[in-house]
This record gives sequence, C-alpha cells and structure tokens, in this order.
Amino acid sequence: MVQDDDGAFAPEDAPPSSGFLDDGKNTIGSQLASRLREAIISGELQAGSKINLDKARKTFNVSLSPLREGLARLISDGLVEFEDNRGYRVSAISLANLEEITTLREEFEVFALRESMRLGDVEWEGNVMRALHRLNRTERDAARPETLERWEELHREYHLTLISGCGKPILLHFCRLLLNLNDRYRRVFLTRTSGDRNVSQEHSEIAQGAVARDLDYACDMLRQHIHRTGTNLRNHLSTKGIL
Amino acid sequence: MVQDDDGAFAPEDAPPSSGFLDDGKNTIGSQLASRLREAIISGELQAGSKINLDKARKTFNVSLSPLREGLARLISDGLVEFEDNRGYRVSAISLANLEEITTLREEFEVFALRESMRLGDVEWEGNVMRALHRLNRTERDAARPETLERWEELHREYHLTLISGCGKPILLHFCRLLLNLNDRYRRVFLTRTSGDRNVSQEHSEIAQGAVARDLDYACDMLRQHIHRTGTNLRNHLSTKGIL
DNA sequence: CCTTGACAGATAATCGATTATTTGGATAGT
DNA sequence: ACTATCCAAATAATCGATTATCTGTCAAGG
Repeated sequence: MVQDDDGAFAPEDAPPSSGFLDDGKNTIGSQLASRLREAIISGELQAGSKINLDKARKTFNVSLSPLREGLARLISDGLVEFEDNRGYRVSAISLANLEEITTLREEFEVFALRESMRLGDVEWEGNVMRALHRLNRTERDAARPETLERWEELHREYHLTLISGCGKPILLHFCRLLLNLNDRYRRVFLTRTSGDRNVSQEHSEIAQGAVARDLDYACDMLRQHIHRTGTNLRNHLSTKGIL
Repeated sequence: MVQDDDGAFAPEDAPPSSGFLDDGKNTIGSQLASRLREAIISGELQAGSKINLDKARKTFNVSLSPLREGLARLISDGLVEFEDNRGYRVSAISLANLEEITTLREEFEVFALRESMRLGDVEWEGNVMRALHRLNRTERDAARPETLERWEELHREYHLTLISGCGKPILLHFCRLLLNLNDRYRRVFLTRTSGDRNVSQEHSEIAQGAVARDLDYACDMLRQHIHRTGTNLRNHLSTKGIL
C-alpha cells in the first residue's frame, strides 16, 4: 500500500516495482495477507476449510491482531468468508461459483477492455505490449512448480494491464477480485493447457487488437479466451472430482 | 451475519427480519460496522476525512480491536480506505467517482435485473411487489429526517430485491457495494426529488416490467432510472460546491 | 533564505492476557 | 434407545499496555 493514491480502490497489490529498496509490504498484517493469499490461491489452504485462529497464529508466528487484519483483507478479495463468533473460512469452490466467475469476467472484463481501448493512452499501449511480451517469453512447465507460479503472476499482470487504461478504479477492483477467484481454480485444477489451444496466440491476438483499437475484435477475442478457460476448468473440475 | 450460508458473498446486512428476539448484530465489531456505515452514508462522517483511531475509540467507547474489525468491513463496502501505517479514511467523493458509480450501476444492475427476470421464481416476483409497495407507501418529507432515513432504507431494499433473483452472489455483492456508494451521494446532496420526475412511477414501471418478464422494457426503464439519478446528483454536486 | 537532520508528540501496529461464545459430549429424564 | 440439558474444552472477541512508525517543528549547516 505504498504506491498509489488516486482515490477509492487504488491497486492494493504491488505492481512489478523494479525494486529499489523498501519495496515490500510494511506491516505484519500486510505480509500476512500476501502469504495467506498465496496459500489460498495455490490451494495449500483447502477451499472451504475453516481457519483456526490459534493454529494459524502459531503457524505464522504472529499475534491475533495482525492475523485478523490480514484475514480481513482477504475478505475484500473474496477469498475468505467470515461469520460472527464462528470465525473465518476459506471460500468454498463449486461449479456454480466457477460459472458465475466466468460469466462475470466475460461481462465486466470485456467491458473494462472496451473502456480501456476507448480511453487508454500511449503509455497504456506500451504497458500492454510489455506485459504480453513478458508473459509469452515465460515458459510454463508442469514439472517445475516455480515456473507455474511465475507464469500465473505474469498472466495475472497481463490481464490487469489490458484493462488498466479504463480509468475506472472500482471496476478494476472488481476485475482484480474476479481474477483472484478464477486463478485459484486454475492453479488447483489446471497445471497444463488443453492441447487444442494456443494460449500464447490468444493473448497476442487480444493485445494486438487492443492497441490497434479494434474494439469489436479485441473484445470478442477476450470473451472467447475467458470462455474457453471457463469451459476447460469446468471439465477438469467435474472430472477431478469435487462437486 | 446470522442468516445466510450459501457460499461466498452471502448478504452481509440483515434483511427485514420480522424480529423475534436476538435479531441484531452480535459482536461489537459488527455493531460498530453498522454504526459507522450509517455515519458515513448519512454524511455525519465527512467524505475524505481521516479517521483517528484514538478519537473514534473514545467516541464509540470501544477498544481498538473491534474498531479495526468494524473499519475492515467498511473497506469491503468501499466506504473506507486504508493505508499501512497511515490509518483509515472515509472514501473521498468526486465527480469522477460519482460518474463511475453511475456507469457501473447501469452496467451491473441492469445485467443483474436481466438475469433475475430470466431466472427468478414466483417468490422473487412476490418480493419485488412487496418491496415496491412498501417503498411507494412511504412518505419522503425533506423536513423530517427520519422519513428520509426510512425511505432510503426501503429504496435500497427495493433495488436489491429487484436483482435478488439473479442467482449470482458475487454480482449481488458488487451491486450492494455500488448502491452503498451511490446512496451516500443522494443522502448528502439530494434531500428531495427534482420536480420533473415521478420517482414512484419509475419504480412501479420497472417492477411491473420485471414481473411481467418484459426483459427489454424493464432493463431500459432501470437504466434510465439510474441515469436520471446520476444526472441529478451530478448537477447538485457541482452546484453545491465540492469539486 | 533554503535545505537537512534530529527530536518529540501523535498516531498506528502489535502483543499477551482476559472475557465471551460456541461446540461436542456426557448425563438425566422419558 | 431418544431427546433435552448441562458442563467443559475449544475457539473467538475484546481489552489495556507496549512497541513501532510517522509528522511536524526547530536548529544547524550550507
């Protein structure tokens, strides 16, 4: 929470940040939020499971105050739920939930992209091309988890950059949240791309359409991209079991 | 947080609740969240102002833990912002912010209404008609603040009910948040309806179109309704000063 | 006169201990 | 056996005190 200050819903997670010094999160609460977020999105903390404060306190070696602080932020992220006197639990996953996320991404991420194309400046274009390049140059090898993590990070960055020109902080906040939720499904259920897709090419097409301001084309490509991912995830979800 | 349990983004503020006993919020944190929310939406806590934890602690006569707890929830509501080591502040208002809220309501709320009409059952229809009736039977007299508060509550209830049939908890969460933000502008800047509008009739037309499943008509009416409110607020905002 | 650094007061973050609530299991009554 | 009631352990919520960070002010140096 260091960089931005343009009103409500400023980006809450640090961008690339070509790190000088002091770049990381400051308070224990913030650090915890990051660690917990990663633990949830990676599936280390199982979806739907209860979060025992005392155990978590010992696991992370912190006191209750920052722990609650961190959890509170994940509630804003949609990754954790809370009930008075009953504590916290990791948000459950379900087919219905996945489908809602996909549907909403198709609606709102596409809307945000359209607005970005309408309003974005040259710097936005540059950021898009950079994010695309970095993503496509990164290998994704199911055998090496660290490449998966890296790829996820860049993929997230790419999608956020794509819509970052829309000039609508609240909308960006919503999209970020949906991406969080979506990424968890992918991290857990999808370690490799389905054979009939060329995801790199999909990303390229969207980005090129975007900087060329070909509104309908880019929006359509993005919508299909999201939709395909949703379909793949749905298949893996029903196959691999959880219902 | 007593009633619902259907996964992520369950409604977080108690519905009518034809109160037996024990109906209110349980923990101090919850109660504080309610009081603070009201204080912010009513304008009692000025937009953009810093929230001094120590003063707030004394004002509300509570300890820091529940205070932070309550504030954390308002962050999820978009009414409060936070920055590490700098504390909390009431989200600022601005023309740009108002316009974004209006735009997003037009997109999201209309989409949610369409889905409600597509998926809602008879009970939903009944709820809509009830909410409409209760709203239209409630007088709104600028001279008596308590009628304004009551009207706001029912108005909010009406809009939420309208979209409550959409079967999309996350979407409902977004809409609730946008309504919160929007209501603050109205409470602060608009104590009476502009002369050329018949708001009751607008509400009736939307509701009737909705239960008749006249998708295009109802959506169009709702969009216009939201848009008109946005325009009115914009005028009052620029007139009454803050820029 | 402007900039830099050090100090002090204000404010936020964290801790450890205490209090309140919930939950599961044992017990008594039917 | 079956339900209802009561206890105790587990867990969440809150508190008061302590520690860390920030912010503004003032003095020294340029």
